[in-house]
Amino acid sequence: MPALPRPKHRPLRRPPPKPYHHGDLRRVLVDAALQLAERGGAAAVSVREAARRAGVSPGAPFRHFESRDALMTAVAEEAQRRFRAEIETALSEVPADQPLRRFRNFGLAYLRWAIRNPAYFEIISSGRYFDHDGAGELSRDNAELIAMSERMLAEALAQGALRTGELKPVLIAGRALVYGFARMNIDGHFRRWGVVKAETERTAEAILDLFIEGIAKRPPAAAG
Amino acid sequence: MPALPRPKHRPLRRPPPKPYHHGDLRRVLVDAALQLAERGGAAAVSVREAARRAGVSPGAPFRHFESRDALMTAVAEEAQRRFRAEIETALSEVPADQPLRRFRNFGLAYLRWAIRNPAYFEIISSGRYFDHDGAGELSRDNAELIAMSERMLAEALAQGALRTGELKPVLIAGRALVYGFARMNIDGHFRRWGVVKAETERTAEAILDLFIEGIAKRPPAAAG
DNA sequence: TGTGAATGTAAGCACCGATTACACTAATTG
DNA sequence: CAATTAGTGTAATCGGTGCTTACATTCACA
Repeated sequence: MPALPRPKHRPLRRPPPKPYHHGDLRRVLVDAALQLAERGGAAAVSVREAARRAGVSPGAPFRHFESRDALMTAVAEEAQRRFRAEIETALSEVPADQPLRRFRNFGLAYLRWAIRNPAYFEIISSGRYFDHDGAGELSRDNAELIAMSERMLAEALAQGALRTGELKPVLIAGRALVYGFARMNIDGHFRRWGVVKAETERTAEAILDLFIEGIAKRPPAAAG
Repeated sequence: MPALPRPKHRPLRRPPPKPYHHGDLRRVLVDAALQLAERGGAAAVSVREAARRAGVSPGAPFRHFESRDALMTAVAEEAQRRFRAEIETALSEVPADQPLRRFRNFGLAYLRWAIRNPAYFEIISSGRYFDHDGAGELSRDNAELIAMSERMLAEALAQGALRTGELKPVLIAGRALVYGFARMNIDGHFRRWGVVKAETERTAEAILDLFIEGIAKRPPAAAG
């Protein structure tokens, strides 16, 4: 049965149930947007629904985000922050003089994060929210991560650990491999033969190792 | 493209400026949807705009497609048809007893087609239009293409041309690599350092060769 | 204490997907 | 050759969306 309409008189000396000012609307909207993305993909995020969940009028979000894209950009920034933190934690576990092992940890952290945070990853990777006004930081941060991976492989090459002289194809192939796997996971290419997350992560590790074995110099034992 | 000024199927004396029946609305709608996708990505496709371009009322398309997704599925089917034709042409150029060369041609045709038909590829790959009612054929066709690539690599393995015993990681890595590159192209990861299509295709070829070299058995000269 | 900036609401715009009732045409059939 | 019927278009309408404008309320600070 429907709840009886409450008396309109404000409760005496009690904090009004709905203060005019929300207090932390921006934060709540970003969180709501993420929740919506987790449920139905980035395309299912709507400003109005986020406002609804925040218990606020449909126009209110536009005080904090000039457009839906701006909201999504904020989500992407939050995602990028967490992503980068995860990557740096993973890299801190390997000494700097082992570039190939660092590269492996980098890739593994990338894949794991993408698998465990598909909504975040979708929003980051779609690339739609990098070209807007406030997204300069996002692009720069992303470029830094790429540059880090480039440095690792350059060092590995300098140490003679790679079997190729040309670095550029290796870099792009590495990015494509890892990005492709993460996106296949998001785009439902694995749903068909129902994969659990743990198994997906093991597969991710396997293809990463395959790639590294492919670009690394073979153990000299075989070379006589 | 040459605009269709008027439908030709009413060869009566004076074709009225707007015959009540369009004649080939379904086809025109699919074409319009593709055009829209080419302009602003798959998300920019709207049934109403397609109807507008077909010179027809907003409700008309729903006589041919029960939903927007159904329209997109039709586009995906058309895309899949063309994609598969291209692949099979490419495969017909290599004899069946050279599985690794066939695999290379497969990958190359895949990448080239994805680069030259980004809108089609986005719609196919998004995976959103595979689970609907009429999409059984689409899924099946796609599964067949995957099975083909699997057979090629299995043959290569049987011939002793691969350096790994485990096929599954190689298969997934190959798919991820190629899919990842194609999607990076679509998602704008290459736009930043402005790449021409021809250059993109050369890069695609390079990473494909890198991958094949990585999984293939090294020439025994080095192992002696 | 007063005043402007910040941040909410209310109302309304255009566009969208989708449905329904109705109009017109083409094809089948008696 | 009519007459019916199935197919395909229009018109009007609904609820949802992004976004804007005008107005209301509250906060922060001079």
